[in-house]
Amino acid sequence: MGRRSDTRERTLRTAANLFRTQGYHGTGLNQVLAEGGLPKGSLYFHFPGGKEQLAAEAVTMAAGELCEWVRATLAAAPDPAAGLDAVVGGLAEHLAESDFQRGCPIGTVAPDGGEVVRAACVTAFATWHSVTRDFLALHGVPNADTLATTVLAALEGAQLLARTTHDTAPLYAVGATLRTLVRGN
Amino acid sequence: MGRRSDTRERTLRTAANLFRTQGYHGTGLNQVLAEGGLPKGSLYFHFPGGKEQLAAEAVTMAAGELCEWVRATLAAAPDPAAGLDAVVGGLAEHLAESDFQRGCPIGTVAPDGGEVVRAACVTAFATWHSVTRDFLALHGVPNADTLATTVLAALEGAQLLARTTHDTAPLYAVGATLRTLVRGN
DNA sequence: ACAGAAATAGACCGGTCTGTATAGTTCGAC
DNA sequence: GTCGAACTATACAGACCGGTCTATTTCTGT
Repeated sequence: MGRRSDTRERTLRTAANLFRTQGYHGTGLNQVLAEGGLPKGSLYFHFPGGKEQLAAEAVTMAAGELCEWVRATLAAAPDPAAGLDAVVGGLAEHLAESDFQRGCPIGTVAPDGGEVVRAACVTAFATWHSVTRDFLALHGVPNADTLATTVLAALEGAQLLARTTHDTAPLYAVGATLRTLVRGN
Repeated sequence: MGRRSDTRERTLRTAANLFRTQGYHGTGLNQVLAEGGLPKGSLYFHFPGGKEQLAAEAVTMAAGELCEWVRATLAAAPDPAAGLDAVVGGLAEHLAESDFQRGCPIGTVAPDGGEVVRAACVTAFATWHSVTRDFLALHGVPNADTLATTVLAALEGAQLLARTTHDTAPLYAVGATLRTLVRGN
């Protein structure tokens, strides 16, 4: 019964990497297969739902890892401001390392793609939101829910700005502002 | 010397509308022509740079109108909080009216597209940023530059979230947070 | 060893993509 | 009226798209 190859997972990883840099419509299936040296014949065996299913699963996987990293990063911080700073720093570093190519695995794919992909993105955003909200609430920050939404939006927008301008400054600007917000003044 | 038809402008308008809902790669040239009942023979006459030039000019045009609306909306507000509220409300309304299809004309196209499009988006974001910064500075809000960047990022991200979840709540959450930020506490 | 499921190979389909080439039409200037 | 520029029509190229198909190989359970 067990799987006998890791093709499915490798396909998912390759697809996730391409989707987050080129978006849904900008990434071709042939490119995914070529990039990962993947067998063409087995794409629709592993993903009978086609491109849509592949993208949705790729988003879910990548978003899961992202949320886990955010959770761990926040948990390791002594206070809310430090936590947000660490997240901002990590995102900025990751963006700069890839020469501003690899955007947010959720936000890059969400606007394109059909209903299946959109549903996956909604779930992913919800997870990220609850992670942030719980962290803020744990530290007694008021309006944790609304604030978490703002944090999410600001980070998503900052990544978009940074990627567009090829500059991490927007990320750090947002980080500075969020820090003051969370100090509860 | 003068133009003898309005084809060029109509092409631009149609393209702008489609790009902001479907993104760069999600919109085909044939679709633009069909949607606007535009003459197929003259596309590369008016836009010898092809799709890239068309998208860049469409972004520039749409962003110009957006910035002008933002400037007017902010200028009509008695204080910073009211100004941001009005902008948020307008964006939310517009998004809901189009059934969450029409996103930000800049942010929707920025991630895809080549260098020409990216350059147009950078300029557009810069204009929007300076409009916001000047407004905040005029009202004596401290850290106007950094804050304007955050406002931009938060609005861009909120539009992405709203479009993804089919719900204007993220926009209003961001609005509520920004309002407290700008009260200068 | 053998049966059968899991997985892969790779050709192939119709359609659409951006972009080009060329011929034709419409219009203003003189 | 004529000429040339502005504009449009149409056909087509070459590549690539997502997706389907059948044949074949690879592995597992018995």
